Amino acid sequence: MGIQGLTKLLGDAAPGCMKEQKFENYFGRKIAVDASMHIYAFLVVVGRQGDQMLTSETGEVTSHLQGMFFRTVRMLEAGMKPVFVFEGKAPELKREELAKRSNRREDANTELEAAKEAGNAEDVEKYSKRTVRVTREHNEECKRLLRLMGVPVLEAPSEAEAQCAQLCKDGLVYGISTEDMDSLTFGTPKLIRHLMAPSSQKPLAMEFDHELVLKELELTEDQFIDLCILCGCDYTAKISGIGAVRALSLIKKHGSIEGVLAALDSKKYQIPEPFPYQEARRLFKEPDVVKGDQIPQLKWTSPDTEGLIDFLVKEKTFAEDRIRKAVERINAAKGKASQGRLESFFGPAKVVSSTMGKRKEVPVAAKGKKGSSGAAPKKGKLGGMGKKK
DNA sequence: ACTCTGAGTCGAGACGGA
DNA sequence: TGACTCAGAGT
DNA sequence: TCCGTCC
Repeated sequence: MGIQGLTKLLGDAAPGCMKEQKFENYFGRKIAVDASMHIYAFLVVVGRQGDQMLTSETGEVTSHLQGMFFRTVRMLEAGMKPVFVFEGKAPELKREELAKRSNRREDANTELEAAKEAGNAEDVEKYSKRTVRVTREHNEECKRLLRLMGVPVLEAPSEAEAQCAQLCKDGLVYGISTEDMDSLTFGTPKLIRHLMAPSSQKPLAMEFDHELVLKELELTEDQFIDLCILCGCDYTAKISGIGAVRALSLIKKHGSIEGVLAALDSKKYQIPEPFPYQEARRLFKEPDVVKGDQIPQLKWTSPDTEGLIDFLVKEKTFAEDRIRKAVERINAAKGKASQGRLESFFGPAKVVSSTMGKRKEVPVAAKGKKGSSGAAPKKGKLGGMGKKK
């Protein structure tokens, strides 16, 4: 669920923390990705006709592999270095939320049966999407696929978004690509939305900068976490009648959830019972993650062509020439990527180095005030090099 | 006037040939 | 499952 | 760019 209303709040109250970015600007950059979210989306949408999905000869679903394979190829081709982070065990506080989702799936299942019975194709489509669940097998198959592609895979002890944020804090990735705003609550220095939207479509990638979020909202990090909890997060119920706007002004006025609760008119606003906001705060502030030198080294290697053929073609009945062509694209991109890094090394100082340690990667272009947008700044261009081969 | 809610809707991938 | 809209009610 | 297909 993320943080309710946070995107809109930031757009209104902290527009300077968001910056549009072109797809090409991620050339050469390391990007952390929550794998489970992607797998889920692929299962919902890839190759779906009614309640049918893509399957191998033996009837096993392959939608997640189709989606994951070609998306990863796209990322590599764009010169990105993705690291996929897999979800671990959910924290206790999230169990209730997860149970709700599970119940909703149950309901969708019965609706689905009814729709099939009635022969209502539209409803079959609708409800079958809601029954989608990412299984251990989906996850394992995607890990196997990614390893064959030469892309690093990381197992999070708990929340994937928290682990992604930690990678970014440790300087191991430039940013994290997600649609889930609670990564910001976990403190990722940089969050990238709509990274995968094709350039033909309108929405450019949008970067959120954590430091600027705090600066523009004039909050400390602790206060920002409290704000997110009040807005509504996965870990606690929210106070009915308090949305993002009121939450912000309350936190500003009273400094913390404790202060807000002490000052709230309990006749107007009902505090949920229980309201484990302290535990939620702890989960955001000190989530269960692997950090620092405990993190295994992230390595991007050449794809294992024959391994991919064995897996995707022999086991999962993918078309061999499609796979081979895609692998070639990856290899071509690898060549360009190393050349690109070299050029950026000698090139104009504008170009960002993605090595760890340094922060403050992007020169925050002109403090854009109100809405604006008016085309991305587009500074030093990279990737314009020609020839090669 | 502003804010929040709840019900409704929609669309969510990527490729490649026409 | 979110994001966006629109109604309506509360502050 | 649209639209059928990927498995």
